[in-house]
Amino acid sequence: MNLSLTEENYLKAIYHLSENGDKEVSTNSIAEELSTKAASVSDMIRKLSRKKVINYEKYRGVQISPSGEKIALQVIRKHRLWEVFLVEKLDFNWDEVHEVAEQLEHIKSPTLISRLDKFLGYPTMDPHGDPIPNEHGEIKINPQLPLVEFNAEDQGIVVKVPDADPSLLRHLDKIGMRLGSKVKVIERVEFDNSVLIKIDNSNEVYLSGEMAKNIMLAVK
Amino acid sequence: MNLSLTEENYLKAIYHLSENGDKEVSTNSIAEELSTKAASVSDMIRKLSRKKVINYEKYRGVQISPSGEKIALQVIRKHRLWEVFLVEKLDFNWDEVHEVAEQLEHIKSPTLISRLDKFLGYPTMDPHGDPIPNEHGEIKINPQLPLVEFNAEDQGIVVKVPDADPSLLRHLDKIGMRLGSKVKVIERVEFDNSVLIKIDNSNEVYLSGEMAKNIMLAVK
DNA sequence: AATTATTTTTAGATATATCTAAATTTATTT
DNA sequence: AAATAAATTTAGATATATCTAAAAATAATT
Repeated sequence: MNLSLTEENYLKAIYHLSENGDKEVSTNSIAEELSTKAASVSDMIRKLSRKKVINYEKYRGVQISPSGEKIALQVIRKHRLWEVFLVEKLDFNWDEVHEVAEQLEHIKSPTLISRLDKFLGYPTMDPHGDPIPNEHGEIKINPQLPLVEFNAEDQGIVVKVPDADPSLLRHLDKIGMRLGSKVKVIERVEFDNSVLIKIDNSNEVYLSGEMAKNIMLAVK
Repeated sequence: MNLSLTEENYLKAIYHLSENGDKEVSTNSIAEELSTKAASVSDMIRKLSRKKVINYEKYRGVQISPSGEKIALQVIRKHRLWEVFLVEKLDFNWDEVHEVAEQLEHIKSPTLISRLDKFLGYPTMDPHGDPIPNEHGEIKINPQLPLVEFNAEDQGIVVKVPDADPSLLRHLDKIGMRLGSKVKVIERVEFDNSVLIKIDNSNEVYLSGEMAKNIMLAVK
């Protein structure tokens, strides 16, 4: 099935909206997600329904179909693999990749993505800690743990930091840790639960147990 | 100036057509280059003319403008950098890259290309031997001669093969000829302009005049 | 120079994706 | 249950990019 860029974006939006919460997705919520108007959504979902990638009854909302979900997952797979590429190979920051990946995810090539996947070492997680679907569209959700529970040699990607505490955020910024940073534990200090970590394969820093308690990381 | 994918492709076509031969480009030649109809070209060149990226007088053909040339060269730069990436990093064969690069060249990002350039080590030539324009759109051209014009004993290095013809590229790959290959003419057959050549000091192969016409070599 | 052929342009259609405004259906209040 | 509010759909327009067929301009030939 060859969908247009726009159709792919609608499917992706519908997939994301049905992911968290109900399976039935409303016209308005799609419109909001895509920054467009409900009338445009009405037109498009009629079209997607004809193509059998969603199930749709007038005034009754939309549900993604198995074939639609498969397509959505492939687009998401491409998006996240490109994000890994941009961060790992081209030194993009975590917060700069989204817009570019939004474009790259629509590149159509039977071989490009499998080779990119191989080139990147078959990553299972994107720079935001989100799981990367495999070529069959299967997702393995990566568990999230606070840094304080890590042992030596464990590594993960920073996915969550309490945003209510400026002094913590300032410190993390100073030591070069941000969302998306790859963190590897070098050493655990039993006495006070502090940890020696390596951030993004470069600088080594000590963090107190109190800080380590507040930093969530996604692990494989 | 933000041009659509289609507008960029028109500019690129006009640039390529004015590159080899006259500066004035005809409506029909553009239509042929883009596998579209003259009527569509007429519409589009009026639009490009309004945007000042080409100079155009009704019934008098088209000339690319300085700002248009700048845009075309940036698209070409992106195309060729992506080709280098596909071949060098993702192990694509040089006959597989064109179609994908045609898509990748339209990705819009202020930083993506400069970082890709750096990642690739600032290459000056794509996998077909075509020069890669620098960020200012400057090109350094290599002196080139088609194989068909070689005489016995002449030798050179393969620097360019048309990247739009997979069947030719596949054949050359099969006989072990690639960019950088050293080619020496053993014998010229006057009858049909075919040549017996020695590739990289090892295998001897006959090539038709038609093929020899399309293979450019650098000579000392 | 007049005729014919070729090239180019215009006129009018089609398909995609979008919008506003109006109509319709469903949901919520009173 | 009727009235009101909210959500959704339809009708009709607009913009892009394309096409065929016809008209107009230019080029080539007699």
